[in-house]
Amino acid sequence: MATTASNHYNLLSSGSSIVHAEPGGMQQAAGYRDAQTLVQSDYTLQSNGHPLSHAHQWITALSHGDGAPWSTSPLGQQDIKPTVQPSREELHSAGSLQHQSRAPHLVHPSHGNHHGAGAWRTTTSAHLPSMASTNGQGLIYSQPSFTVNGMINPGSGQGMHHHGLRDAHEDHHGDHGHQQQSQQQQQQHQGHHDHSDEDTPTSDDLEQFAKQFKQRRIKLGFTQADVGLALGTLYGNVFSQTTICRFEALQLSFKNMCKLKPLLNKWLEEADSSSGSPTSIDKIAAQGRKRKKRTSIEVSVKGALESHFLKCPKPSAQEITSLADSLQLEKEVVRVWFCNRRQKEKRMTPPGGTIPGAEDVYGASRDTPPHHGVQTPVQ
DNA sequence: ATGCATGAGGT
DNA sequence: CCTCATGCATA
Repeated sequence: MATTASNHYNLLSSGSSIVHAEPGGMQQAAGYRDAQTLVQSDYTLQSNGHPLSHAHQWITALSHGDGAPWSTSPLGQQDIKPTVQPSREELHSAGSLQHQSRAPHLVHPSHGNHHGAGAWRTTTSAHLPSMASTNGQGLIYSQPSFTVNGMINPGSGQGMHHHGLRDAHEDHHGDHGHQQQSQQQQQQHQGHHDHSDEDTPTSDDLEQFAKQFKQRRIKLGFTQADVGLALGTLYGNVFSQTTICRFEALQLSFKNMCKLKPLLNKWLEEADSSSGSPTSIDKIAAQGRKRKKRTSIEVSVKGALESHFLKCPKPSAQEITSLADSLQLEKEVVRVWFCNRRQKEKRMTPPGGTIPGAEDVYGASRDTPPHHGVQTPVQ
């Protein structure tokens, strides 16, 4: 049985042991505020309105018949941040909302049916498995040494250069629905650009960028969490370690990747030009939101869910109910599980060796680190 | 690094 | 209720 047999949302049990001290003292568990004090949910601090509506993204099918073979990762370190940044509170109200680059809006999946198409980069991009040598493009400025601790703020904190956003496509809803080539099209109509940002990047671009980003980030001594915070102070959009991590691992949807790339790219410029992080931390205040304790689903139960998922990725409410009943789980848990499962299918990162340097067929021994052209401490 | 969760927005 | 973007809490 899971740890949470009952579906009670813990209201004030925040004082438990959920807070684990972080080496850098960064992510702290947000104390749950009393519901009585502020009943309102100020949770939506960083509202990011998605302008897009029916921009269906690249379809993806991948009905693998297995569990989740791709999720295996050999590394599992905690992030140790070398930087002990002082917390400067700066009230930078991110009142200005920035546009968000729209997705390439590619193909529209043929309604619920099986998309037989394929992964995101299918054929066209035949990149060589040059994993070790990264890519010839962006050089890595190797910073010999930098005091990560006493970060100095070169004054470029937040008043520095800030270019406007270039991309401003229109969401064209309405005329979608006949495209079928999916992202392959975007790769074709380019052919004359090699800048990092601007335009909708190709899947390959994203892949390369993500890789490079990670490398440089590490070389600069920043953790994923650092970057997330920096983006917040720099542009008003805070992101968590999770998101940065997923970006690097290409575990976001294509559209999402496109949206984040420009931001991260800017951060890179900043970071590498000043090699110091003036980033002031500013976490969104503790959101008084009782979050349901994470339900741990037993492996056996997961297996059952997997099976059902293979049979029917989108069970009806009724089915979910009965399934939940038979598995002795809350209906909501099951529903969410399916939602998350579907999302997983849509993410980039082809399961298995499609990505360069990951042609792993190590049947059982996956202890061969497929990457690290530069011995990455992999935070 | 990832599993489960929340919420906005769209049907 | 779904999809999608995101993140807390955890393994």
